[in-house]
Amino acid sequence: MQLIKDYLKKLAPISEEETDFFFSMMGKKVFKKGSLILTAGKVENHIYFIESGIVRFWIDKDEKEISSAFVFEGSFFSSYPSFLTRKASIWNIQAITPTVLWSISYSNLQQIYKQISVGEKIGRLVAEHLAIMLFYRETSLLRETPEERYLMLFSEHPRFLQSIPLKYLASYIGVTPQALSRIRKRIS
Amino acid sequence: MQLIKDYLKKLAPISEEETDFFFSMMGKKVFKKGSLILTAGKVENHIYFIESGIVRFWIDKDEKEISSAFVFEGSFFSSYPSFLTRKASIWNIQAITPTVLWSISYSNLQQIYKQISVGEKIGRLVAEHLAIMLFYRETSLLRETPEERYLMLFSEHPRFLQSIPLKYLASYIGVTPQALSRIRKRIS
DNA sequence: CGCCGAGTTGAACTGAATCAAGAAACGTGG
DNA sequence: CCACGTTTCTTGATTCAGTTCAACTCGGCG
Repeated sequence: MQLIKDYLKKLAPISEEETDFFFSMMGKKVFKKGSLILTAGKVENHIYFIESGIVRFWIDKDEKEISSAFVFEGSFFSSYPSFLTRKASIWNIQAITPTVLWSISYSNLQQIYKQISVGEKIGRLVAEHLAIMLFYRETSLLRETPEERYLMLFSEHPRFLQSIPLKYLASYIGVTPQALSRIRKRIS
Repeated sequence: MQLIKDYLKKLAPISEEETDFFFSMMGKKVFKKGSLILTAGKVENHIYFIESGIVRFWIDKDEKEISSAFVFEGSFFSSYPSFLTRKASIWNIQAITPTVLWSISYSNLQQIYKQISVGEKIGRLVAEHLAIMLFYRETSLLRETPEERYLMLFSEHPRFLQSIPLKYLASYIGVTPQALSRIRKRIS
């Protein structure tokens, strides 16, 4: 819980009571390695905060899976478009390590927006932060080659490379596992 | 101004006085075809609403330009990451037709957040909407081929194809102008 | 009328996809 | 704790879409 407290405090000044109310709206969930948190086709009804573990987003393409994001402890995540629009998610979400999450349901989040004065602001800041990350992701996909993206990950998020299997990383940077294996060889 | 009013009302209930205050924080700006709205390296100090015209975002790659977005009348835009973080923009922004904008400065937006009770909510909804669009953009870049992206534009945003030169569209879908020319030929 | 940028077309090249097979790592049950 | 089987990773050969460099056409505008 301390992680969440720190996260919120970084975003906006928030009182003890408000924090308590926030926590009262959350529930703990534990997932085994490999288990599904959300299946594509279902409506996302939660926003999650990762206490520990790693979460993978992916989307189907023909017979294959394309990983679109990995999220680590200390961050919020959700199948955001589904959560916000209340429509079926096109993304699947999975715990790729043993994972502990704190969830907030859609209706509880609306409660938070109503009851806590800085609620809306926190929501805004989280959405803004997400949008910024997605802008950079788009730029990376448009401007860099797969090899450059791999090197970027290598230098900026070495954690990714250690803790995520190559087969998932490959589609994240936009190539097949075979191609990523060759890129790795080329580099070393 | 009616366009903006409609836009705001769609997002959240907003009173006449609040709308008036909102408008008092905005200033009108007119740009000629081809003129720059923001140069990469500068800090974005405004959010803009397009009354009329088309705006292009692009980013440099080596000697070339990569177009990352086109925005039409009736929408807000900004070099968002720069605007929010107060750091230099990596995107350039340009009017590709004669364009009329309504701008809100960073400090005026903070005023709006302070003074209008639904201000934060509107800010949140705009950011959420943007994030959703960027999620789909990422998915398109990861999952579709350039040809599929072109066909999508063709069916979903025919406006793009009519009003935007091929040389800009090409980098938006992720290929060279030559390749896009061949894709077009292949299709017809 | 001539120029210039946008778009088209051609030819050679290249990085990644695909198909296929072998090597290494992993976890699962005995 | 080892042995087996499955999954992941690697490597090879072929194919293909897109890049690059280059030349040519078209249309608008001074």
